[in-house]
Amino acid sequence: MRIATFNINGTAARLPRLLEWLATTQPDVACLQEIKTVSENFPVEALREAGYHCLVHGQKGFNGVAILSKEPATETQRGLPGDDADEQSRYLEADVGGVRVASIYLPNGNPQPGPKFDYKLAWLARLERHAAALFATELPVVLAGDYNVIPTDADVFSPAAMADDALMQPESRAAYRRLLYAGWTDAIRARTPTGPVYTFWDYQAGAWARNHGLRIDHLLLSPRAADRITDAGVDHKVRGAERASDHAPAWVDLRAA
DNA sequence: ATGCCTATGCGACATAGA
Repeated sequence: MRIATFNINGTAARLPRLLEWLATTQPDVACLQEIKTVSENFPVEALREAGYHCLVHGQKGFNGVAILSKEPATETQRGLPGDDADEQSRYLEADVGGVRVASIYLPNGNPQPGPKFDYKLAWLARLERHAAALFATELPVVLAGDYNVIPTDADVFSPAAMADDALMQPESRAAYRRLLYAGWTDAIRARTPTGPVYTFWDYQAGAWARNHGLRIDHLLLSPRAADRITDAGVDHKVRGAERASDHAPAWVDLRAA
């Protein structure tokens, strides 16, 4: 069973690339971020023809997450608990194939310091609380998405160039690290413990051509899911296509339960 | 020091991204 996460950076602009990637790699579940459209305008018909069911938590213009799946999925949570005033569409969760899967689009947090960074840290705190509740269920759980956190200096082309960025502030990293300490497994690092495994390359300054990348898209697995990892990786080639997203898909393969 | 690109929207620039 392959579970993937892909920040597509706009549905209207990216649908051809999304369909190509699905046809080529055939993930069983695809968690999408930055769909940048209201749910009503999400191309469920084109995706149905491609073999996928859709759960969509959209928003006009920005943000927005979705879960595509070959088998029908049962929604378990829409929006991250912990702040009823939070209107941003950044969290969607469902049961599919016996696994609890979340599609996460964590706030970027720039510029920092400031209100956007405060929102990011508050969102991370809410995620920690919700993750703890999921962990306690002892279900196989995969928290997949764009975390907008560079976990360590090994996950960025130049720590110095990004030193003041919200993605690698100590507070952002500490929150991510607490998830690992709590027992969640970073699937990419479980398979590739050292060296760069980037998932994002900026559109600017020739970042892709220079391999100036970041690792910010992650799959965090509960013990019951982590026990089943057979492989994990990044579909780098997707980033090199015409009119590509600035993110590449990341994925984990789980053996049958 | 700044912007480099890209996507979206009641578009003709502003905002957001990371």
